[in-house]
Amino acid sequence: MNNKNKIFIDKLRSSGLRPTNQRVDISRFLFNRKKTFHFTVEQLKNSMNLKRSKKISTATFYNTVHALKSAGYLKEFSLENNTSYYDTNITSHHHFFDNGKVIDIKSDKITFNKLPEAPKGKKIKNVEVVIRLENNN
Amino acid sequence: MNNKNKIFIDKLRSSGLRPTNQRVDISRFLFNRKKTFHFTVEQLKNSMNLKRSKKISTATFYNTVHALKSAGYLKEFSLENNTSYYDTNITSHHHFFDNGKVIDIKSDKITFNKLPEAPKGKKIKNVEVVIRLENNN
DNA sequence: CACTTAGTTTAGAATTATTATAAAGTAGTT
DNA sequence: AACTACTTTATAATAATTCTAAACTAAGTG
Repeated sequence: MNNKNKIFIDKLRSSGLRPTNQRVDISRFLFNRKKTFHFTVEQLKNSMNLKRSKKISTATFYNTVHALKSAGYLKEFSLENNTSYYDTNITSHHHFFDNGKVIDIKSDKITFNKLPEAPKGKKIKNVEVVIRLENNN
Repeated sequence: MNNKNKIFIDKLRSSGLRPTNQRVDISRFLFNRKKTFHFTVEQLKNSMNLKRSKKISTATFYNTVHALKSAGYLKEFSLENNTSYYDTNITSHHHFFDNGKVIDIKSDKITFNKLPEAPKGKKIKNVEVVIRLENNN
């Protein structure tokens, strides 16, 4: 079972974090899934703590998520509600936004004909497309 | 001068707002310019109130900006710092993000080869591209 | 033009997301 | 087993935004 957790522990260690129980639980919760996971820290905290007798503190959620994000294991993005969202899919990809709901779009589903040059002295770090949806009436 | 303010007053009226002095001043400040203006409510408040003896309250800035945005005279967008930014350029366009700085990209500078279909029951409202920049080293 | 009313402004309180703090606890080395 | 640096936690602090209620004003009415 230590073996089973190795992958989650490794992510923590390479993010500069000691693999404490709380952190390993968070890492497992985030990365032990087949499908991409989109979440806010508040949502993560609620869904994990709901099932636990010993709750993990808010600060630990924030710290852990930040470190994982800085190490590149999570991707941050923002909607128009002043809350940070995180995505376990760190490969370059795009999003549908539908009333606060987020759906991944695989990178190869969007290709460009024309892209602008970066201003002098700068280079392009990444290109992200957001497709906003509305209901068919 | 009432005539001169007509355009700013009309934007307020068609946003469902009575053209009070405060609101007309805000509307003029926002729209009486040649170039696109990007701002947060806090920035708007500071730059306008700096020059005034009679300050406009925070709530009035928020109310006015919201109404103008809902009426479609302002466009809202978010960076990764949990603050709402607004853009007086409401035409479909894209952005460079460079360390918190925002630069407009004209719509025709980006064209697509391929775009995904909207999920069933949905249609595409708009497509926005963000190109993140970093320094050349 | 005075009157009335619904909409507005404002200061300040409340809320939400997030970050900081400092005391008590624990991982990992010696 | 002991030590030390890193963690956890509850709580306070901060920042952006929204709410509230009392004082104020635009604009329609007679």
